[in-house]
Amino acid sequence: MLEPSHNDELPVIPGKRYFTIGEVSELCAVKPHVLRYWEQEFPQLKPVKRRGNRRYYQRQDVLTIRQIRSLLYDQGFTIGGARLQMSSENTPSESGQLNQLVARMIDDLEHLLDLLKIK
Amino acid sequence: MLEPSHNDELPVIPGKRYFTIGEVSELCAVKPHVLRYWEQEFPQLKPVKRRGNRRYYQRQDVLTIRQIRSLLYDQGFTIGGARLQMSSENTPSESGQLNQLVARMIDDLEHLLDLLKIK
DNA sequence: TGGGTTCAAATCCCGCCGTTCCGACCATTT
DNA sequence: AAATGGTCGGAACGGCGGGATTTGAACCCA
Repeated sequence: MLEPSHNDELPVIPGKRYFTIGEVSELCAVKPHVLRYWEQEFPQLKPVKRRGNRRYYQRQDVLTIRQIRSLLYDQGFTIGGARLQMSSENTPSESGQLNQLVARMIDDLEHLLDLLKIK
Repeated sequence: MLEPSHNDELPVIPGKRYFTIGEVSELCAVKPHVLRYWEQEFPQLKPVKRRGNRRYYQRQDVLTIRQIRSLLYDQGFTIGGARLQMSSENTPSESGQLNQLVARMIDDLEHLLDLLKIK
């Protein structure tokens, strides 16, 4: 019956750069083997691979996974539908108001980031 | 693989009041037994029934079915997800996607704020 | 060096979403 | 009214999408 497994209540993502599959699994409440499976299904999910083909996920990957998770477990998309959503997601317009707001926030944050880096 | 079966190209709905299940089946490109099945899954789908429990669909029902069809076959929802969409359709605000994203951004930012304060 | 983690790939499995079958009923044509 | 064809509900059946499990080896950190 599609039980909204509240994506909101997932832990805060620690402030580090790389995460192992086990860590991501906990951060997103998704089993490692499912993460590997999703990797086949969603082209945008491409963790860096290093020594011995191990996956190293970055913050952005974690966010991507949480979003996929939300589409599948909360909103009730099939994998195909979720893929559609993910790929058509960055089409601009599409509710211009909010998009503009978000865009401006991002600009502001990047400016802040610059300031912080200088220090 | 989610084959966009173009809902657009369905026939125009004739200007009459009632339709049999067979007619609706053609108008929506959905087999009769599937229509009966969907009736169990979507509470808003309730054609009038008369002598011998025969279904008589009205224009509104046909539109509803086309919408369900689109959610399932074009947009890639599961039945549960489609039901969710159908029922939450008229709740204003709640553009779930963006709202969740913003909520998550706020979480992250607050966490960052904590880190900065400590320093 | 030993226990935990990860890997790719094969195989297994459950439940969603229909599909098929059924005898009975109904509607329309001749 | 007989014939033809659509419709009825219910139960049994089925494919396959979406994981889950298993395997055996490689790797990592202590």
